[in-house]
Amino acid sequence: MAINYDTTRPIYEQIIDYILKKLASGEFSAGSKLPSQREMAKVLSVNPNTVQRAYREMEIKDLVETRRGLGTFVTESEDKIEEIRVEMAEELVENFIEEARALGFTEKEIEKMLAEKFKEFEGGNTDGA
Amino acid sequence: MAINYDTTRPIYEQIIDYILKKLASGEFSAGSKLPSQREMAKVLSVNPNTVQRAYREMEIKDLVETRRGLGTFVTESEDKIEEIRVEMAEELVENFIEEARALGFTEKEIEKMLAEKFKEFEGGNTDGA
Amino acid sequence: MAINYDTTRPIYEQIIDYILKKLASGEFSAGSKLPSQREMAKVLSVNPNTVQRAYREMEIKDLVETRRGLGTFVTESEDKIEEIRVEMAEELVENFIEEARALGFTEKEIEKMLAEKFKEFEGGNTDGA
Amino acid sequence: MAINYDTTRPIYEQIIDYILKKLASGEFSAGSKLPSQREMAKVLSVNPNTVQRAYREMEIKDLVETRRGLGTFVTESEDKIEEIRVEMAEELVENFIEEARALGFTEKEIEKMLAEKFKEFEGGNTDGA
DNA sequence: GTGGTCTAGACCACA
DNA sequence: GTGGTCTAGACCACA
Repeated sequence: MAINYDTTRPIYEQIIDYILKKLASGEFSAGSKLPSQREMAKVLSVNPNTVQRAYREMEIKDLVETRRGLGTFVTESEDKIEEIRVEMAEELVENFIEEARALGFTEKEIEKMLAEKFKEFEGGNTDGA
Repeated sequence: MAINYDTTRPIYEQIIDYILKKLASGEFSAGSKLPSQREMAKVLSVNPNTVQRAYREMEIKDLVETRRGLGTFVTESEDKIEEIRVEMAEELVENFIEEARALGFTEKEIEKMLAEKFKEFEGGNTDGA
Repeated sequence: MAINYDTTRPIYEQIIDYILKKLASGEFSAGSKLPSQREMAKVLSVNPNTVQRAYREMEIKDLVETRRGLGTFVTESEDKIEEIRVEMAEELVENFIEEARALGFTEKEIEKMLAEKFKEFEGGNTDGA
Repeated sequence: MAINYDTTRPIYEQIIDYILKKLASGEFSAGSKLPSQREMAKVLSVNPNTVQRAYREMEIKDLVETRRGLGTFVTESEDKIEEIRVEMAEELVENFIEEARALGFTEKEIEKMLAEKFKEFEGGNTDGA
């Protein structure tokens, strides 16, 4: 479950992204406890100090709260989490459009490709009517 | 103009991706000459042997043709290039859908976000009517 | 057990020929393990990278299969091996005819020489009835 | 027209083979003048001394005769040349049988392959009746 | 131990 | 100058 680190961005930023994804997807829910810094460091094969830096940055933005002796907890604010989720979605969509355009596709074509891919997935859908 | 290498995939594969993007986008057009192995190596700050490996793999797949003493050239086949472009688009769309779903968005929401983002871009469009 | 390299063809191609002969003759049988790259390099007194190149070219042609950490194995396909054997035989016969003709021999004479040589061998045969 | 030298045999021996082939094939006919040592050295890209050694060895076997100031000449004896031709043919046939057997073919199969190949060649024959 | 990747650098063949 | 081959040797991933 290691991060595929790239060499152009600080690792602690990549760790933040990694955690934000889990917040946005609901894997880490509001108010729940994050893995300890040491545990996270072990899982990601990085130095605990690097994890601490990531946790601290997130605390500054009120995304998590650390309670000495207890651990680090996801914010109780559902709004805050929803905010992150929307931000990440925006970024995702922007990147997608940018890359699709770089490949020379028009808006129409992009929408068409997306619709087709959805249909494909529906065919092989495993989760419901 | 360096590649932002990640550490989980061979550099020569990342170089191939880098070049395929340029093929698909038309930056490297059918029949045109690629930068020489040495030049590409300098630009990307990698060893010429690593570039050669990338070029050779692409040659095996008939994407480029090397002519000793002359250089390495993009295939003349527009079809081959279109094929790459479509493949890359498919992969792009699949990844996008996968990540959007990981963030908990439904098909409807994804399409809506996309449509909104397009509108935004149209407002700031620099090449439109 | 060194290869008698000639200077006009890449060593890795000569290594491939060397191995193909052993495949065709059954010395390396279907599914069996080839000597490791390092061992083969030592035996042939070449660099391991050169052996690897030979092995990789053979893998691309589905003649061998490499399993990381385990070694390189001859294809399981008897058909594939038979195919090689036939190809090599064809080439052998063609070269023989070509050289015999270069010496000014006719088809009749060639066949006669062959028949005589077989008789000779039969006389000194060690495994015959 | 360079020789594809291998590294396991003296170059002068390889030059002798090269010349014997031309004798046997009639390209160098009985009594005719061989290229001068200097010319041969230039053609083969070797040192003239190496050519001289080859010529000398052939002279010892009465295959050629050197006449000071005139050059080196092929023996006048047709018998001698025929003898070489037969020797080379024997060696050729023996090598062929040996290699075919190494590929696992029986006498019957070898003769069959040869016959088939002759038929093939007849089809595409350019000098036939 | 096995194969995989990469660097550094030499020398060659072709133009 | 361009690609092709090869050596030497490092370090990694998998078993």
